[in-house]
Amino acid sequence: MGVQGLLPFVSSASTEVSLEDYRGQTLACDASVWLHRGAISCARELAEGEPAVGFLRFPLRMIALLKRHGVRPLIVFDGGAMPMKARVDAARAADRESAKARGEFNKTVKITAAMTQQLIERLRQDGVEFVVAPFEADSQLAFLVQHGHAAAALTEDSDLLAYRCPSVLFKLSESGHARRITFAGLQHAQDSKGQLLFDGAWEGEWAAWEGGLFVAMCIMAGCDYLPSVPGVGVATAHKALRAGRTVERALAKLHSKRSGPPAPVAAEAYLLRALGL
DNA sequence: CGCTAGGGATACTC
DNA sequence: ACTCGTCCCTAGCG
Repeated sequence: MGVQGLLPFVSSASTEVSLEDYRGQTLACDASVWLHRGAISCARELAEGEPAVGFLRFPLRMIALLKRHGVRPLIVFDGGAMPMKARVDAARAADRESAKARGEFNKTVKITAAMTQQLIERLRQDGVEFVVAPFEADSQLAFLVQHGHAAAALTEDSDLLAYRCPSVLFKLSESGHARRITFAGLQHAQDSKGQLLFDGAWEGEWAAWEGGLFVAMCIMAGCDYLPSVPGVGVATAHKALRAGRTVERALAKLHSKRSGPPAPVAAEAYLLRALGL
């Protein structure tokens, strides 16, 4: 899920925070992760089509955790499926089928609209606010924070950074602590040698990353919408973009060093289009 | 030596 | 008929 390896790559820009820091404020919460983890507790029942409500326990406990710290939860649900992700969705469905055949029910877990409806009913009863995103929750979460409807997004999905969400909370623990990464804070992210990743190599470098290079790095490293370039991860994409300073030159650099199967040129066309270039 | 990608173990109850 | 896993470790690549 998300961009593989992105969070470790920028982990130096993360800080430990407590839910207490958000007392009296709103957090936009990604419901899908909570539902997925909750569904593990009744994976077999769900796989066999038996009635089950155990999957509600985990998300409700997380909401209670937020309330205990005086935080106002705004739960965000996924909406419609993205046509561009049809290929990935089909592959995941096939994986679930084979897992079911092997009896590995934990890997067959899929959150259905009916399950989402059950949680929504509980939220209505409990007076917990929620919204259903038009498509994926990711971009809706980023929107809510960007427009001041929430102080931060609470999720496990690194895509929130690709969507330039101003403030994201990852890895919330039962103790109420989490790792926070702000988009502006990425300016100070550094590698293992203490060198800045997105600033200082040339005049106005951070503005370039902020303006589009960071999103390009995420896409080049592999996303759910496009076939990825084999052998290119976050680090390689970062190096190419920093050396080339533009998406076009970075892609050219990757080409010159590549060997093996031909590069998916269609992916590059989509990339440039997605970036408005 | 850094990096990518894949395999294995693992998730959930309060 | 219905919606996304992730961490750790390492082989094997450049």
